[in-house]
Formats: sequence, structure tokens, C-alpha cells
Amino acid sequence: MTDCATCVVRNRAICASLNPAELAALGKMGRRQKVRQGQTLLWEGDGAPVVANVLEGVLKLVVSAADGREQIVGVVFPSDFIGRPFGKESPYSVTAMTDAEVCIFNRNNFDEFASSHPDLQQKLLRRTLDELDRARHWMMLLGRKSASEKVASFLLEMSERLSGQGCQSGARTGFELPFGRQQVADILGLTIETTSRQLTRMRADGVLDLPSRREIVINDRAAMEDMAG
Amino acid sequence: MTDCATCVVRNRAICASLNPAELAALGKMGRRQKVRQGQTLLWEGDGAPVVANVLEGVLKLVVSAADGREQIVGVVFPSDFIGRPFGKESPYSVTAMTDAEVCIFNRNNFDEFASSHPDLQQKLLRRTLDELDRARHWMMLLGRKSASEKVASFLLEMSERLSGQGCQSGARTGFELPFGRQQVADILGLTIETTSRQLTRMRADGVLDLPSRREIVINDRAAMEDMAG
DNA sequence: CGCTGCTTTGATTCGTATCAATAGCAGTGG
DNA sequence: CCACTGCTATTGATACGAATCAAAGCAGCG
Repeated sequence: MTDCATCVVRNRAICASLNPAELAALGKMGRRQKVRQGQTLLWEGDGAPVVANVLEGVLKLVVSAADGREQIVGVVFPSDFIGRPFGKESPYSVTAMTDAEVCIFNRNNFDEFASSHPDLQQKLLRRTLDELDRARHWMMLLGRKSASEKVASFLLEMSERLSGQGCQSGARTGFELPFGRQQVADILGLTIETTSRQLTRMRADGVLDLPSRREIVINDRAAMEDMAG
Repeated sequence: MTDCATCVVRNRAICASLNPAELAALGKMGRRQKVRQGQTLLWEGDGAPVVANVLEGVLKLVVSAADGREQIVGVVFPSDFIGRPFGKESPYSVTAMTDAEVCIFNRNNFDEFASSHPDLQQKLLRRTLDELDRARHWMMLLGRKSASEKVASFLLEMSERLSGQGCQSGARTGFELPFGRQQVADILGLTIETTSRQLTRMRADGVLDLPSRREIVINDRAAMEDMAG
């Protein structure tokens, strides 16, 4: 069992919809678990017996083809929800991109609990609708944008989502990506070389700086927004 | 007001979760509306004051860029739900691909109704989760698949979804697409020329027949599945 | 210091977009 | 019934962008 009262995402995760008694009941079902970078929590096509809240770290949702090609279809941050309630098998695998900690529930237990807690279910619905919007927006990027537009859009979105994490609000000009070039490429539907070239060119054009491998500093946000298409 | 008792999608749409009294209440809020082919029901970025169930016809969800590029991010059939409950603005436009009929609700009224009917909300959640799975699967296609793989995957999915419509169950070998080449291209993130060339080649290879512009007959399903990657 | 893994850079190939023309079909009116 | 018109689809030639193949650069770390 888990102590929800002290949970870092208590007020942001779907649990925020619950009163203390309900929270205690849910807490009995859940347990905290550390996940190492690179470790896979859920496998594509698996029975997917669990769902979870992310407490710390960043994880990726991956769909892969038989020949090894991979597409990252989602990236989840603390307070986000992972897994597939009311489903049979996981349609993608979930892997930690950094060391992470999650709060895990048995899927059947969670489904049952959710069915009897409409507020929780509504929170889950809202989150799922947001995710769907995000996914569809990403489809436009994958299907219609050029390499430079993809990279620019990606950096802008990351600057926003990562700033949701820390203290300041609003988009940041400088931030650290929680993943390497290959992962960026897998998010954008590009190769690692093309991704690298686009970043290099943007640096040459003065639109951004790359202080280290994973750090990004956006110098000219307006130009970046233009590039994003 | 609308007579739900005689509704063609009564048992398949989210309304199936309601008892007769609830159905009557919902029916009072909704009204049937015909939509002509090409007519746009919801505009991207719009206040999106409505949600709806599809009774008849096929509609597309489109995201477009400033320069006119379009990506179709979803296709909806009878009994499917459209619109964005609990949201501010529609993240995409909804346009009829064929003459259609929908059952429309004011979004605020619907949101309120849904909030007080957990069963309806759960149906909506399940549907949204399914849509999200479908969207993510499509992201893999858009980001990582070649033109021929895209076309093959598309035809297979359509043969399944369209057969959900008619009498027989299971996938069909022959069916009629509810849209033209440009729309297929917009779904697959390709140009109309590339789409056409892929179909022509598949016909030459004997994998399929094209009796008329919109008809598809799959001759060799196994080969098609191979091509889909 | 010299591994090892990730990233950048370079040369070339390949796939799809683009540009341009033709062909097929559906509807209209002579 | 058959030209005529407009629209959609096919086919062809070429250009361009991103993938691929290959090598070198750069960090971190024993």
C-alpha cells in the first residue's frame, strides 16, 4: 500500500478528484515502484495487467514494426497516467527514458474502482481527450511537415511541457531534453542524422544554442515559431 | 427534440448506456440534422459549441496548416461520436465526406448531462480510449511506413471498418470507399499522385482490382498483409 | 590514456513530391 | 446520340529532401 497523502503528484494526477477516504481505498490497491532508465514497464501486445500514475521521470510509449522500426507515440511526465484501462492488451510498450518512479495498480482492480467513482472517471476522460488532441496534432506533424518544421515544432512543444514541471510557469528559453538524438528522431519520424543536421543548421542560423548534448537554448523564439509552420 | 427510440444507432452509440427515461431527457436536448457532402460542421479553432452522434454517412476530422496542407486525423462512421466535450475549442474541423445525418447537442448541455450520468461517461471514455489507440497506431504509419505500406494498411483497415457497417461481419474482400483519391492521400500523408501510383502497381501485381474509381476488391489478402509491414 | 557509446559530418542513393500532360468519367445541352 | 465541359484520376519526367552508408569527432569513464 501507498501513502497518497504525501504523494508529490497528489494534486495534479487523477487522484486529485478523490476525498481522503477514497484516496485511502485507492492507496491500498497501489504500490510505488522504481523503474530504471531503459527498463520496459509494459510490452506492446502484452496482457497489460497494470495501469499507473507517473510520480517522477519521463517515459515513452512506443509502437514498433516487425523489422525493428520504432515510432514514439507519446511521452509521459509526472502526474500523467499510463496504461490502458478497460482494454485487453496494451497497444504499445512503455519504457522509461530516465530513471523513474510510478504508482502501479492492478488493471482489473483499477477498472472496478474507476467504475464506481465517476469523478475519477471524468478526470480520466478529460485526460484521455487531451491526449487524443495531442496525438492528432502530432499526426499532422508526422504526415505533412518537413524535417525542419518537425524539429522546430518539437522544440517548442518540449519547452512548454518541460516548463510545466519546474517552478516557473510559461515556456522557457533554455531547457534540458530528457532524451538523446535517436529518441528525438523516433518521436519525429526522422533518422538520427537528419535530426542532428537540422539542429546543427539552426545553431548555425543563430536560432538556438546547444550548450551540451541534451541542452537546448532557444535564442529566437519568433523565428522558431515561423519554422514550425 | 428527437425520437431516440427509433434511432438507427440506438444500440451502438453511447446512448446505449441509457434507460428509457434518461434517453428521453437526452432526446429533448438533441436534434437531428442533415449535412451535405462537403459541408463543414465544426471549424478548427472554433468555439465548438456542439457535439454529436453520427447517424448516417461518413465525416472526416481535419487539421490544416497555414499554407493549406491538410492531414485527415480521423474518419467517423455511424454511431461514432464527434466533437470535444469538456473543451474550449475544436482542435480540428469536421467535414462531411458523404451526405450525412447527425444528432446534435449543445456542448454545455451535453457536458452537464454527461457529468450526471456515469454510465454514459464511461461509454464515452471507452470510445475515446479506442480512438486514442487508433490514432497512435496511425502515428506509426505516418512516421515510419513507406507509401506502399501505407496504402496496404489503409485498405485493410477500411475493409474492416466498412464491414462493421453492413450486414455481414468480418472483413470484406470488396468494398466501396466513401472518398476519392485526394482524401485517401490526406489520410496517408501522401500526394494524390503517389497514392494513385501505388494502387496502379498493386493492380498490376494482381493483389487487387479497381472496378471503378471508388471500388476496391482485395484479391490476395495475405499479400496485402505482407505489404502492410 | 584509450576504451565505448553517442553525435556530427560527409558522400551518395532512393523515394516521394512536384510539375506537366493526358486520359477517363459524369453531367449538360445541342 | 453525341460533342462539350469540368472534374478526378492516371501517367510521365524531373527535382529535391531525407535515408542510407561510411567515417570522423567528442564526451564520459575505467
